[in-house]
Amino acid sequence: MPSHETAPAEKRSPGRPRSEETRQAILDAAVALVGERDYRDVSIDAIAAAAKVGKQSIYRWWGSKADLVLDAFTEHSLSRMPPLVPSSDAFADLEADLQRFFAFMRNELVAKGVRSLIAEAQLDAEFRANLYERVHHVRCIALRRIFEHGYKLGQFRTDVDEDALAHLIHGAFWYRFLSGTEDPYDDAFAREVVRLLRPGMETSRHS
Amino acid sequence: MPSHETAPAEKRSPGRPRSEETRQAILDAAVALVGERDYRDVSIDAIAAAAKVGKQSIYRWWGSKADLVLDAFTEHSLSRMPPLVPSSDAFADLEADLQRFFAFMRNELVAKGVRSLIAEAQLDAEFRANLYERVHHVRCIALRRIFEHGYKLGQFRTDVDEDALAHLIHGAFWYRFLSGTEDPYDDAFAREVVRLLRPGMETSRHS
Amino acid sequence: MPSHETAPAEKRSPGRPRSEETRQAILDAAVALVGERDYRDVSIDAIAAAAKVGKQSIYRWWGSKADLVLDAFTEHSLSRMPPLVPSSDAFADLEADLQRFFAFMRNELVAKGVRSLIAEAQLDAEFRANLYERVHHVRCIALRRIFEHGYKLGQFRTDVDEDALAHLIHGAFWYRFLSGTEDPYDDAFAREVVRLLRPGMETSRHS
Amino acid sequence: MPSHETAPAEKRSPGRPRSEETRQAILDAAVALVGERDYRDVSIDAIAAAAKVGKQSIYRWWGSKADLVLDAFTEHSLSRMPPLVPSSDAFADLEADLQRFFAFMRNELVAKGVRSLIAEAQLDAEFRANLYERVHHVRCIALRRIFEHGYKLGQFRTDVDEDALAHLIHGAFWYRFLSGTEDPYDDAFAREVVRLLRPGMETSRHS
DNA sequence: GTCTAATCGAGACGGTACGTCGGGTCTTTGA
DNA sequence: TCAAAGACCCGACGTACCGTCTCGATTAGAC
Repeated sequence: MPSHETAPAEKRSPGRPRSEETRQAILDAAVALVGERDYRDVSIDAIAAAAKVGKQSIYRWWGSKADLVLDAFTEHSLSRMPPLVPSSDAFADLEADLQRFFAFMRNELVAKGVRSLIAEAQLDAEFRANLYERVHHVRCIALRRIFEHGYKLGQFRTDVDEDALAHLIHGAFWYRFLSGTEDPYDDAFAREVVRLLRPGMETSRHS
Repeated sequence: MPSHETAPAEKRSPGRPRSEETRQAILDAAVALVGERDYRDVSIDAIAAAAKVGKQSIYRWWGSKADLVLDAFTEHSLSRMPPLVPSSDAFADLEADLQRFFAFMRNELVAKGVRSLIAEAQLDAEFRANLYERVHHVRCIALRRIFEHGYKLGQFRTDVDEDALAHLIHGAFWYRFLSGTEDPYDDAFAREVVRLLRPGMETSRHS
Repeated sequence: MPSHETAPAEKRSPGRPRSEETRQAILDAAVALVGERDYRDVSIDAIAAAAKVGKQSIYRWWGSKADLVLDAFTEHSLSRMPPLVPSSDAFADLEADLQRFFAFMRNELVAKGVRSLIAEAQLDAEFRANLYERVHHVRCIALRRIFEHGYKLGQFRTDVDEDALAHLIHGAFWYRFLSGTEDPYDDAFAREVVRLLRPGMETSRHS
Repeated sequence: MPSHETAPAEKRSPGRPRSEETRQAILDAAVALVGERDYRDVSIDAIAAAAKVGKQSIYRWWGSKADLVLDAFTEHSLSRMPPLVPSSDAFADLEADLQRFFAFMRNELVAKGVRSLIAEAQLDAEFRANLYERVHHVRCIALRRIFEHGYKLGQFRTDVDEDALAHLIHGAFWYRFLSGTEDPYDDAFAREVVRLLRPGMETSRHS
């Protein structure tokens, strides 16, 4: 249950309005606690206590700890990645975008939050769909924008399965992030991913 | 506390020996319960009850629910994928291997078990390492065997980053499996993945 | 905290005056809810909802659920017992008064309300005093009036401890009402009580 | 739900047996807490904490706070009143018995416990029946024994309604105890009660 | 006709306790 | 020593009420 939005018609419902202060305190406490201990050891009780808030004020607006943490990390960091400005080389753009994303995920707090969300998503199909919309889909759109740019520049072939390609690219990252391998998701890895995929993506040069 | 007997072979500790029946009953109950409800709703108590076993008989041999479920699914299915017999076309082998793996994971029970394990792994770094060894690493070895075969056949370039390539290939699957996207991990997807990567992998034909 | 009464000097305070409709709706809802479920399960929230009233409108005028229910039952029934008209036989009057009182308390709704108030009184000394004034004291006055009448008629000895006697008479009822015994508080019981006490109360006949 | 009794057949059920230490700690904590604060403010949580016991160990053996407190006070005090030894004057015995009972109930801790139980009984018909059996009925038996003695001595008339008489006698006490009146339940009151009832109870002297 | 003041319905708020569930340990009897 | 049974301590769960608080809206007398 994402936080309610007031109708665009600006109609105020009766009764005491929701406290923005309380909302922020809860989100902040959630991020802080996920940062300082295992996600599983972060209880709703603890979040409420840390935020100096009644438990009901959490349950009133979020359906589960996962929903809350998703909102918390979305506001805290996930929505903070600024869009890429395209250059004259779409392959360079792709590599740069991946490197920025990898760097972003190398932040320990962010990584911990995202891991928790992925875990939750595996245990709850509905939440998995929410998470896709809020996290994975956003990244897909970013890639797609680069693809479009590549088409315009004539660098990218137009007969590839865009979805498969996007999943291949992202999958490289998520595999390293989630599997437990010790291989890093760093700039070199981004470069390698692009290097491996480039021959399959680019328009033939001698035409 | 090993016994003080000198003979390294045939070491029998004193007391009643472990009951194989009990062990199997526990593993079977674990698989059955994970199949019929959410992993989170499978309690140790429930497993013990379903297996008609005391709780202590679980805690004596496994450190956590995750360890138990990992053992349970390893015996039940994960170790059941027979090895690929190589053909004269390494790319075809690669595609076939992926298709077999995808098909394997399309089994609902297996998928549910693996999802649970992945979830657990995100919340516990130690278990993540265990899971890597038992699941991901096994698949990497399979891929690597195909790579070797491709080198021998002269189909595969030898100057690629093998790890990056393997992670790219597997990542494609795991992304679709874990992210919540509705795009399937079917035969066509396996074909598309190979098609996209082939130009970056194969030795140039006119040399 | 009983409901505020405007000063007798007809001083009107400024601002919106108290709504009599609201007051009645609350009292009615209280009686209705106590009738249809256990007193403990009647929450202030529920009363407010049933009366279509804000919770504050209850807390503004009553200090607690007990105070409210006491007011509610006082208006609903407790103040509805008409006074006894004395006859020429004070013992007959006494018996009649008891029978009327017993009959009154045999009403299920009244019984439920009174039980709730007695319960509350045991847990709160202050409320116990209030309840004494509003319920028990009223009955004592009724008895005392009969005693006076008996003195005038020369039927009652004047050297008895009036308080002890009144408590003995009432106690008989309250014991049966409160203790959980299945013996009824009916007309026969009233007759029996008077029969047992009469020898100790009446003036000796041969003097 | 009163504490389970082991079957008379001395068959031991399997599993860890109930801990007598734990049982006592809970009962002691219950009495202590009821003594030191309002019954309503004694939470099950607090009892568990004071007894250094898990909440479940309370809920496993008692169905409600009331059941627990009833057991606690029964063991602590209610069953501690030694039986009266009859003398040659049944009226004196009656007075003495009442005085002992009144004195017993004048103990502040006992009074607080009993008040709580009476309150609970008013709100729960089932508990009311339990309480009758455990508290009121016991007292009735005591009175009845005195009555029997009085019959044998030829002091008591045999044509009175024993139940009505017993309820009248006890009612006198309970009225003063429960109603909130400030009149005490002391030795003088016991004497007065007997004095008032004696003429209605005793056999005529000149027959 | 504003202005002041108290009321009203509505409902969010910080709290406390509830009764249940599950985790992991301990203590029995019996094999 | 292992096993089944089940009681134990612990702590989190999600819910229900408590009594308080803030809203906009209403309703009077005072200015």
